[in-house]
Amino acid sequence: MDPPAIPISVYKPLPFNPYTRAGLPGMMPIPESNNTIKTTEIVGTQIAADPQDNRHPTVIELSVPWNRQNCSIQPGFVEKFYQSSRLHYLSTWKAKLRDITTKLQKDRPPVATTRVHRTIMHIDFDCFFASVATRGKPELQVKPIAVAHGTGGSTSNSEIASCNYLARDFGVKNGMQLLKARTLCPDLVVVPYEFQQYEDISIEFYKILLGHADELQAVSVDEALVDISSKCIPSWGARSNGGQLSVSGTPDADPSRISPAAFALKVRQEIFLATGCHASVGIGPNILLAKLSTKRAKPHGQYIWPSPPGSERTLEELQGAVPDLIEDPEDGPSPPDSVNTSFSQSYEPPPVVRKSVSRKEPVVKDLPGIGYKISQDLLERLNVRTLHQLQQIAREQLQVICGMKTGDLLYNSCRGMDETTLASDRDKARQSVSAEISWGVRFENPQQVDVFMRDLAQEVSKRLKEIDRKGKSIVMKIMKRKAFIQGTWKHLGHGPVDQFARTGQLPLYTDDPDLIANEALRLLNYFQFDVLDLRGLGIQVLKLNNDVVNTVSKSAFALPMESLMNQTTLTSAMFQKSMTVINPRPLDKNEPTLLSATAITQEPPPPPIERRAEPEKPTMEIDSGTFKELPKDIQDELLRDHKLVFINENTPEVSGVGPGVMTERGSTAVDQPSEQKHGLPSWSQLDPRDLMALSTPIMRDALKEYAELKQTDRGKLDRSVLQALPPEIRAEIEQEYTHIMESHELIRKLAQTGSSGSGCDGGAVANARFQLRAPTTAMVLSHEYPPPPLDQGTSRSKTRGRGGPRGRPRGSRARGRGRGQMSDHPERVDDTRCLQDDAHSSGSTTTAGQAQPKTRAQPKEPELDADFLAALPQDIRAEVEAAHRVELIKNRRRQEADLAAQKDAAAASRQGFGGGSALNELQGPVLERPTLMGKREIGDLRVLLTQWVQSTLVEQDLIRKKGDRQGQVEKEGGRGSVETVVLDEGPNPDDVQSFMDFIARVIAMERDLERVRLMLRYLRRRIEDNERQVEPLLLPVGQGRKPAVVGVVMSWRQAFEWVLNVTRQLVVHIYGGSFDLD
DNA sequence: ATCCTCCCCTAC
DNA sequence: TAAGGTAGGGGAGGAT
Ligand SMILES: Nc1ccn([C@H]2C[C@H](O)[C@@H](COP(=O)(O)OP(=O)(O)OP(=O)(O)O)O2)c(=O)n1
Ligand SMILES: [Mg+2]
Repeated sequence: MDPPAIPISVYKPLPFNPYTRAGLPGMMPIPESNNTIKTTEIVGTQIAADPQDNRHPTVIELSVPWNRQNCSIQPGFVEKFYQSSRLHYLSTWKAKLRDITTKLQKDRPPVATTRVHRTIMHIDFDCFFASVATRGKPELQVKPIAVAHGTGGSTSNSEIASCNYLARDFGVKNGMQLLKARTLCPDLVVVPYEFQQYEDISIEFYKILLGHADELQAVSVDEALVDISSKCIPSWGARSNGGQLSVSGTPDADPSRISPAAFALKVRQEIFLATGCHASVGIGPNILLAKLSTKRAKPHGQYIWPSPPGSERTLEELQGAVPDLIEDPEDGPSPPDSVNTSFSQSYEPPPVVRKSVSRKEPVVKDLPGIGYKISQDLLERLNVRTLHQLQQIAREQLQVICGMKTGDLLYNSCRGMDETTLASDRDKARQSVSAEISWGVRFENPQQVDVFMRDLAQEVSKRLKEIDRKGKSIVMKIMKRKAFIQGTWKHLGHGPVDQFARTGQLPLYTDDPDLIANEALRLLNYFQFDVLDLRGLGIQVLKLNNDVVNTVSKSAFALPMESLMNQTTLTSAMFQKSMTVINPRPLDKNEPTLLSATAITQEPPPPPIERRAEPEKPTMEIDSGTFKELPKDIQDELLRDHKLVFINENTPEVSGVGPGVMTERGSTAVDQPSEQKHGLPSWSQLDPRDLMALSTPIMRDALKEYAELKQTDRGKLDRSVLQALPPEIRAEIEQEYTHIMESHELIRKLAQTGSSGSGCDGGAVANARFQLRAPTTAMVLSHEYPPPPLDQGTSRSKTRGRGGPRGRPRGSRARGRGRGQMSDHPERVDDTRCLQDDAHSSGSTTTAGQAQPKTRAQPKEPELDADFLAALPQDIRAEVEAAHRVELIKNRRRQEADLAAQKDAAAASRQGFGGGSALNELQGPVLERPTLMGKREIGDLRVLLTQWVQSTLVEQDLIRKKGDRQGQVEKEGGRGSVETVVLDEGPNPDDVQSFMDFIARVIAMERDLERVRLMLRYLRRRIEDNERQVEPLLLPVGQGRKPAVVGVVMSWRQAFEWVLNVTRQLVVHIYGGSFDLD
């Protein structure tokens, strides 16, 4: 498909930049609008503000040398980026810590399972990066500081990773951009990252925690959840006090149990001594309350949740604010276990912690798992902002608005209830591995994209190898610049984008960078985006193999964590390099110390919140399922005007009562005919390629018709519509739709002229920017039959008594047109084919390049080896040649390849060749399922292979020369003892060829390399079986002098090598990746 | 009902 | 100058 036509209008000067709409009247710059909405923090460079400058914004950006230097077109960009990305480090550390702590705990039976009453500690460094920066620097500790890139000039607008609490008092926040922060806090001191330090300190942190844990869950580099049930005196026993219930209570109780407060203090102290950084601790009866406690403890403190989940006291705690004026009185109500203040004397806080100690009224967003979106939904639709308000809402109502689970989460969380266990993610293996970059992504041409994607694939491959796993499925993630939206955003950032993703299957479990890159490029190419519009690219690998080598459980009895710690397993396993010793600066004696009581103790119960009676609304009972079906605006209207009571009309239809009012089937049945009324096939039956074949205006109309059909409530396109669309069309629709939403008629018209608003640079140039598509595959069917697999003319077929399995595998060639016809070759045996010969060096010339070391795929100009080609069945050979001809092997569209393969296969089977290939009878686009002797079940194939290999063993009477152990054995006629020995005649080359045909089809059509690997491995084992049965000294020298003795034309080992090598080459040509058996 | 696939959302 | 990554929970819609 051609790139979108260039609109006529490009040939006239436009009064505005068609890419950005700069110069159009009445256009407000639209601020950054991606997922993490921080619109208030957008400060940045104006892009393409000059209405005279009609160049594409990317072209403008790349005309600045510094940008060229630092963006994705620069070699080595990927590596450089990852070295500097804090978020990347955060993710990496988290994954590693999870791995390690999971492994460390796997062998160990849980200290106590299914405990009813738990004690959970949440611990988190205060302003971690910032703390590390000020560690041992008292002069910095009294200033507001922030950790960010670009510490040099005052013009820097990088993001703040972490700022200390002094800075926070100015309103500065983590994640805020520097320019904004400086307006809030002009004296902000910006300090650089120290990634290595964060790592080292984290190790110390975890070592200490593991020494105190019944169970530990790594949350992040500076944060962990620790089950300390056995270490602490139970504090929230609902109705039981600890002593009574030893069964449901806490087994394995450490006799030295202490109060949670004392425990927290001890841990904090240890951590400070080891790291020089302060961590805050929250302790509660579940994860939720522990986390909420930490929030209250910060900075530099601890908080023990005072009451059980769901209790009246907890509900009040969750509502309460602490006004600024109320300094915590010493004699305020203490938590159940009051703080052991004697500990605190030896634990000295930094000179200044922060200025204020107030606590704002807790809001919905404070709950873990509730972020911007849900919080916003609740505000808009239920007018709920605070936890207090949330507590008034019925569970069903929350579920209707936020979904079942999220509704439950909200309902339970605002009451302090949470049953989540720490152990739960113990046994969960990683599900996916990905690498994605959406900063600095700017391209001018497809070649640069290619290089970048290969780097990304390399990165993913590296990460897979690190955890010793392989994947079978990949997702290509793309961010594409939203057209026509001008605005300001961070330097070289992605700006406003649409996101796209497409899934593809890898042909086998793999971590091969070439396979991954090729598939990813194919998926990317499918979108046909202008490379100038690319803003982010990512590769995710999933469906990871599960044969993870589980750590063997070492001993029957449990090793305590403490002793595991002594092995420094954590250190070495987590970070390859040896740990640098941390020397926390001892506190100066004369440093001011300030042990604020507020930091450690808590906290008066908040004044009872006044519950205003809501103005009376009419009550309405409504089934929650019904409510959910209503359009959003109707829902909101009901919510606004009525007091809704949700009921569950279970639609039980116990006795198959009459037609339900609104059964599911009913609604489907309504959908279906309504589509047929329009004379349109259903979406699921629609082939995107058919759509693409339509001329553009017709296509557009058809799509609109579909879109309107499936449009649900106002303002929202049905997801299934979009999902069913070919991506490039989808992009177009989404974009156009955006404009409809914006109600800008002019823009709308413009949008209809091209899919990405491109076309200003002139057609020829623009063309080069689109990734090329493979030409429609017209496969050449007229090819000579491939030459013999063995060297020219020396191989032969020979009918043998037991040669080949019953009904030996036979391709078309054996039936008359192939070499199999050549029955009268001289019976000559080539000694070089003996088993003991180095088949690699002297073997047949057909297998050129056999046993080469595994080579990287050559993406650019793969050589087409004539002999290799000759080994392939005709149709596959055609495919390989076609692919090579376009020199786009790495970018081939698999869809088309599949199509072509099927077409060819169909043609092939019609013509009566193809080694038993048969199209699956299933309808729709289905992959070719090749067969061997009519079999394709793996079990059947194994039987077949076994029979085949065993069938070439023959018994032979031989005379062994006495005393000649190593020498040759003469067959018959020699002097010495007569023995019956087993010989292996080796396979019939025709059969080998047939087998190769089959394998090639599995590779090229079924595209299942895992299957290939299984079969080849099985074959190899059978061959090894044979070798074990053959008289060890009897190497098949193949001196077939007598008619009775069969000359060995080709040994099994040679045949196998040959098949393997052809396979490898085929894989390189089709997938561009390597293939190994093991 | 329950699965799968394609998203969006959240957290650090 | 700047480095907006990444894994997993879960909802919506379709297939089974
Ligand atoms: N938007 C963010 C949030 C966090 N981080 C990094 C820097 C933080 O120091 C570290 C830990 O995150 P926290 O949420 O724990 O924040 P802090 O530790 O900085 O502050 P505190 O925990 O005291 O609130 O993660 C980041 O780079 N960008
Ligand atoms: Mg922290």
